[in-house]
Amino acid sequence: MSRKRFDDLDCSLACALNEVGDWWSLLLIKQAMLGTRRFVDFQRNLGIAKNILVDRLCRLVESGVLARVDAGEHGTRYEYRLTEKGRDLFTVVIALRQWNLRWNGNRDGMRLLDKSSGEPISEVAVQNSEGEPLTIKDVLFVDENGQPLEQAG
Amino acid sequence: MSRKRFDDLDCSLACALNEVGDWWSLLLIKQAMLGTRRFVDFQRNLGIAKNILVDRLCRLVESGVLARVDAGEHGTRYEYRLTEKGRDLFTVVIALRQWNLRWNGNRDGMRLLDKSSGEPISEVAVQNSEGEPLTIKDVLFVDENGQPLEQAG
DNA sequence: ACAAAAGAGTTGCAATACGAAACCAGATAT
DNA sequence: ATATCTGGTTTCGTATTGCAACTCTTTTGT
Repeated sequence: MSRKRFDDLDCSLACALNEVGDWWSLLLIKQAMLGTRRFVDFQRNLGIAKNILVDRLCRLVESGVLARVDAGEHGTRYEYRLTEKGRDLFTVVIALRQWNLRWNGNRDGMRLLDKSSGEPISEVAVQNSEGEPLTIKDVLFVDENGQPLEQAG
Repeated sequence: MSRKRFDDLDCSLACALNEVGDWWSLLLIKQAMLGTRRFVDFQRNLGIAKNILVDRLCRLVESGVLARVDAGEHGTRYEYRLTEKGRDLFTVVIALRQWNLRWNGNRDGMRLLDKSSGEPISEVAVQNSEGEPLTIKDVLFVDENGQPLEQAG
């Protein structure tokens, strides 16, 4: 039976996962962020099967994360480029990456630097309006009326 | 053939996705962050099939994101609680959620407030050491020797 | 005390998704 | 003209998913 979809779950996280929550999508996006644009290069860099790659690229184009642009004059070369929506996943990709670095150590040797200062970027964190980091214990989940969310279970 | 695993990909993102990159894991974690602890409650709140739920909970316990603790004195009731590692996924969950809010609008009416000030939390972002937000264009990817990463394609 | 329900899983089955490799058509290179 | 590259599509066998039914132990209701 088909994978369960989350559109109807009325949950922002679920909707996000519907668009980029499968095994390959975020890797494709990260690869695109590193500069990969061509079908064959995605394939070579990630070792993904072609049929799956076609499917994922189409999905991501449909949801507006990637744009398929004609590259080359004869209509058989294309580039898949990140849109603004796709580039905006930067935070998510980096947050996941940093989480893995913290808990599982560094697998790739890659580091990220602030281009203008040359210094490492800082750790992504949830912050209050003053820029102080917040853990889950510091936040309150409320509904649209400002009522604290009581957990059904 | 089995789903392709990313352990060998030498990529932190890939490793992270190996642990929490499937359709259900992050939803389970978010639900746990909202306070759900019991098997039946995960099932009811998410509508996940029991066999899949068993599988996912086991995986997450194995990778140290959840801990299975005996609740009830007779050894047949359990609670699945976030570990420190699991709680540390807060940033990732919120980043994904905010991304979806920005691009697809608000589906649930939920809002997050700083418990101590009552104000909304700010948007998660990649920042430099001064706390200024960085987009992907502001950062440089370098290898362990500090050499800029040239993209193979 | 006894029956009924809940909690935490298992098991079996059908539908689907995935991965590998073969195949294909238009453009390019030799 | 022949071979190769690109961006796919097709086929086929395996893996994963979802659903429903079933278990076994503990709790709850009367």
